[in-house]
Amino acid sequence: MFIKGKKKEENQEVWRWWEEEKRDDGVKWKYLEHKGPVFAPDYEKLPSSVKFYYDGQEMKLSEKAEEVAGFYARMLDHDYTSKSVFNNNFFKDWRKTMTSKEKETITDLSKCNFKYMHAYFLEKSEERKNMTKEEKKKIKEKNDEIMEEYGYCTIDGHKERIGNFKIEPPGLFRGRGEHPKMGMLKLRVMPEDVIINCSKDSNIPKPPEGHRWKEVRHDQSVTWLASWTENVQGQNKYVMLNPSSKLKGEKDWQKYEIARKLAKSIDKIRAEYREDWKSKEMRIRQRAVALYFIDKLALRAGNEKDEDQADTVGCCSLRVEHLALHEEKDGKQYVVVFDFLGKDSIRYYNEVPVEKRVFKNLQLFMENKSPGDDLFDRLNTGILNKHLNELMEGLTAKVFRTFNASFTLQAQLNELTDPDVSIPEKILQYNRANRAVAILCNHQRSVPKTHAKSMENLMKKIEAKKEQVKDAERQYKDAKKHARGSQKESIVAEKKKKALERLREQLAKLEVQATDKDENKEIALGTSKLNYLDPRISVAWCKKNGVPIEKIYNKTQREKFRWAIDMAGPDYVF
DNA sequence: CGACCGACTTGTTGGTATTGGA
DNA sequence: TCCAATACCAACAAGTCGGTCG
Repeated sequence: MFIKGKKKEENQEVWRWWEEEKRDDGVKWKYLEHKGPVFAPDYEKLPSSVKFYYDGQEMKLSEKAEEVAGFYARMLDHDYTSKSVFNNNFFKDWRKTMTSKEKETITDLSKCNFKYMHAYFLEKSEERKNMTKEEKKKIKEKNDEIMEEYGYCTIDGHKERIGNFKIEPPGLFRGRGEHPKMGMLKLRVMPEDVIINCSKDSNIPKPPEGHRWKEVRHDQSVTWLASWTENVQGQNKYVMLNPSSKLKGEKDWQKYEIARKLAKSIDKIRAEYREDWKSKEMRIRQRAVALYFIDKLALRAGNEKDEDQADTVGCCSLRVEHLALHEEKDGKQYVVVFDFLGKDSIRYYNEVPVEKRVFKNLQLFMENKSPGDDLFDRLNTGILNKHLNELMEGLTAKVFRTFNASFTLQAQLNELTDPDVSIPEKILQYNRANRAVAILCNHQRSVPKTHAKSMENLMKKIEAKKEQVKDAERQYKDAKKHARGSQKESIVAEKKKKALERLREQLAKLEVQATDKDENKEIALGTSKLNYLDPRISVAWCKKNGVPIEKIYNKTQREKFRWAIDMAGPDYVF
């Protein structure tokens, strides 16, 4: 894991850490130095012209109460403010910030008039939009300065980007789905809340003037530079390195190597869990069926969740109410219909024909149970992962998702890529392969609001282009007629021909674009590309097919996958 | 065990920068 | 050159998984 010998000069040599000797002793770094996190800007009081009314009466809020009211006012035209859970949580926490006098007066959220505050914030954001170029440039320069100062750290002799060096500002908690804590106040984080992690012999970051850190520690077994506990869920938040860093890149690489290892033993593992469907022991049958779902459907493991979080499930936490069994459905036998909310409360709906044995097992698991009971009552993620680790070192439930995603991409690329087509068409083929993975992983998105309209615009453009092509064809034909014998006219004809070709290319490109857009309207490709697809597959595909890597990965992604871009040749296979 | 928690990855959202066509 | 659509990226929520403790 560490560089052998002396430091290398950053500017003169690329840091090809994937060629360095590795060590795995639980120590994540030897030397770490940074400037500490950047805190949210202090609260700026509203101008006195921005009024707040309670029950028709103008009221001057204390600074604290005003700040929190502002968080709500900003969200006035958001769906959240129409939810009673959100409103109740907000109101309860808001009242905690009020003076005793305010508390006495303000007892009903519905009597609060935030409209003027809301209008003020809108106005502010409008102002920001209408700033002159110079003003915008100035702000950007300021941000760049902060970035330069606080956005990097030194780790084992190298300067690396930090991912999130800014502490989260205060605001209202926005949970996803039906989160019981939505609307609660996220408190302002102070230096006194923050733990710093760095080398003992480094320049220890200085807390802001007049403050001190909660703690400074020197723990080499973790990768974070700073941490604090967020008050709404009581969870730890961390300042960590950017994905382009060695630390993250190496971990990512490792992840894909484990997935490749699974590829080698997958046949054996599948044979084994199929055998386990017949086991005498209920817990083993449940484990085997759950594993089958994880493997075949790329379900997440499904840890148990607390009451005070949104009710979502994964494989191990599926309940009887989340699936329906059909001996026969739409001409298919033994169909299981899954319908549940997964991570981020995204709906998973799938009708899957399964082996008879699985079907019979499911009937058994569901016997004498209520809809709210666990499907796999003898199983949890701990048990499952322990078993998986016995099958293969490093194997856990999520490795199946990585493996199946990368495997599918490789297979789809092999199947879909036509070496004889243009680059835009090849990119379409790549996107189709990517899309197959996104569907497998259930990476959905809602159809963008502008989709229908922008599709319509595109079709219009295509029609117009078709006309132009026809026109150019006519012109070329004419020019060809006149061209006989005449040198000058031949040149004209040649030009017309070129123009026609260009137009045809443009048309083809538009048509490709239209297909791609429509096929993609309700599927998000980004998540799988970033987290599940071995980048070496894509890199190899680009190299083999003469597609520039920039067409597949943008700048950030290229930085994150630098290791793969360097490592993989055209013949790499997953 | 099982509850809890620390550390890290995976996921969506939404604001901002960039692009490309009128 | 302007404006809307799109691409990008930061922010931060929500998972996974291993370890510890009673």
